[in-house]
Amino acid sequence: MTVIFSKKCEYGLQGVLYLAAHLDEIVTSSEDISKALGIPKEFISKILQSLTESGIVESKKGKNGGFTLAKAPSKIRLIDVVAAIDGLDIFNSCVLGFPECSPDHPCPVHQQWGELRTKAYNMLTDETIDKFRDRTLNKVKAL
Amino acid sequence: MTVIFSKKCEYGLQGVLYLAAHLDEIVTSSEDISKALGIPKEFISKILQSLTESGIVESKKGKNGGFTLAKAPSKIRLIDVVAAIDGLDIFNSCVLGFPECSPDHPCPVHQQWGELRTKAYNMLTDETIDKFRDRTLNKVKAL
DNA sequence: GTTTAATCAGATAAAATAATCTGATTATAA
DNA sequence: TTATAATCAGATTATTTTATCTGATTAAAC
Repeated sequence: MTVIFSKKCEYGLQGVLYLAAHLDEIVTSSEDISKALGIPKEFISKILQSLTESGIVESKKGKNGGFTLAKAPSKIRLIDVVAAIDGLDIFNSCVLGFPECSPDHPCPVHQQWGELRTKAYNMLTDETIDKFRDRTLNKVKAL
Repeated sequence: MTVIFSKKCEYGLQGVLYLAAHLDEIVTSSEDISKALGIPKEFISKILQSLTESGIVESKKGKNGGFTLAKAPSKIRLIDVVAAIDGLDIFNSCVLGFPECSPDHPCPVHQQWGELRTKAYNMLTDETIDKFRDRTLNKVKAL
């Protein structure tokens, strides 16, 4: 049971945060990430591969290969990862599942949910992931 | 793609809101609900059956049978339906999927998400479904 | 060059969720 | 009492999501 993101997206976010907190290494192998975060190796590898296509992550093949960020962490926001994996539909869909939920045809909780949705969006958009470095390191250490 | 609730839960919420808005009829058949909301008949039927066990909905068998609310709509909150179908895990789980996310071991967005989560919970808890009658009727009319 | 250790790519498997089907039961109404 | 129309219950199917496997490719290190 996930909260709002798919497992893929959760793992993707964790992985990218992990990479951002380990930029001192040239690349990080999927095995290392897998062990540190408790995510199946092939799965996190596959997810990071797809983020490579999105231009968020970069991979280096061959021995001592692995993943790293494709751009400065100050250029990456959590919403970029969400957009690349789950897409942004959840920010345009009705929380009760009604079709065509809009100000013209609002669902019973349209107004209240709209405010929450905006705040959630802002939370994922406001800060870039370089700001999360310390908090990520602390969390990963405790896993 | 759902926002935060499962399809089952979305349909359950829609169904219960629909019943609350049609209390004038003795019972409402799953066929009527299915047509009004565009939900497969057997599926909404099955979901309302499970809500019967939870004590939120009541069913009447046989010809002219159907479903109605098991108690006054002023005694039913949206959160009751969510709790019965999806459970309340999403209000205790880490939005990034980290295990044991807590004030002691917070994930990078623990604080910000915590506030949103509380507001979402309150939104589902504050009002009882009798308050949604007009808004539901308006929405259903437009479907 | 050869070996080794990694990603890559695509197929496959497993699990969870969503949806449908079927037969039994129930209760109304003629 | 019989026909009808509905729910009920459980099995089955379909779809989506999550996870794993396998073989090919790549590049470093010896």
